[in-house]
Amino acid sequence: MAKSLLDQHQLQAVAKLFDLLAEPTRLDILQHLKKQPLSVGQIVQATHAKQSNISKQLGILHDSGLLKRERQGNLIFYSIADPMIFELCNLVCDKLRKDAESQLALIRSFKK
Amino acid sequence: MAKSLLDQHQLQAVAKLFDLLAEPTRLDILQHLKKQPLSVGQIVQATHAKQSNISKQLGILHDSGLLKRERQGNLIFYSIADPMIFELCNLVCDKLRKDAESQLALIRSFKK
DNA sequence: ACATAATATTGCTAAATAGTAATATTGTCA
DNA sequence: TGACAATATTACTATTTAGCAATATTATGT
Repeated sequence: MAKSLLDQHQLQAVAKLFDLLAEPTRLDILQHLKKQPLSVGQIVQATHAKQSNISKQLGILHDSGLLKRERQGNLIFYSIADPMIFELCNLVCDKLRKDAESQLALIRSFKK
Repeated sequence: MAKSLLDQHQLQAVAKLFDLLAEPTRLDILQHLKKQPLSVGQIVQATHAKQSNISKQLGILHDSGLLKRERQGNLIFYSIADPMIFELCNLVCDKLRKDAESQLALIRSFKK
C-alpha cells in the first residue's frame, strides 16, 4: 500500500495524539495503569502528584479516549482503553536506551 | 525482561521526544523527508509554511537529533536521522484509521 | 569587492496549558 | 438527614512556544 502524505487536518490529529503523551505526569499515570486499573486515590499515591492535577490529567486522557472510567461505589477506576500507547512508549524507550548505549560507547572509546 | 517503571527523569525524556512530534508543522516536515533529503527551500515550498518558521522547526528537530544536516554549496539539506519516528507515526496513523473506521461502522449501524 | 540567493536568528505577540488551592459534587454509611 | 470520603471543577498564575516580520549570516558568481 503506497502511503500518501497526510493533509493538514490529519497532521493535526496525529499531533494531538502525540501531545497527550508529551507530559511526564500523564505518562506516569499511563505506566501505572499498565498492570491494572487503579482508582484516582491509588494513582495519586503512586505518582506523588496533587489530587487536583491527577484528576485533571485523568480527565484529559479520558476525554481523548485513551482511558476508560468505571465507578465502583465511592471509587472511580481508570484503565487503559487502547494498548497501542504502550507500543508507542516502547518504541520511544528503545530509542532512548539505544541513544544512552551509544553515548556510553562514545565515552568508552574516549577513555582508550 | 520485566520492565520496571520509569523514573521522573526518564519520563521527562520520553515526554520530550513525544513533544517533538506533537506539532503539525514538524510532522509535515518529517513526512516530506521520508522519501528523500530536501533543502530548506524545497521544504518551504512543500509545506507552504513561512521560511523563518520552517528554519526554526528544522533547527529544533536537528538539535534534538531527529534530523541530519548537510551543506551542499548554497543549499542545506536535511534528512531523517532516526527512522524510528516513522514507526511511531505509523502506529498513530493506524490508530486514527481504526478510530475512523469504527466511527463509520457506528454511523452505518445507526442508518439501518 | 559586490550583488544576489539561501538559510538562520532575533524580538515580539498571542495562545495553550501544567500545576495549585479552594470549592463543589457525588456517593456511602450511620 | 448529616457527616465524611473520593473525585471533579474552578479560577488563577507562570511558563512555554508557534508563527511572523525584519534582519543577519553565509555562500556563490561576476
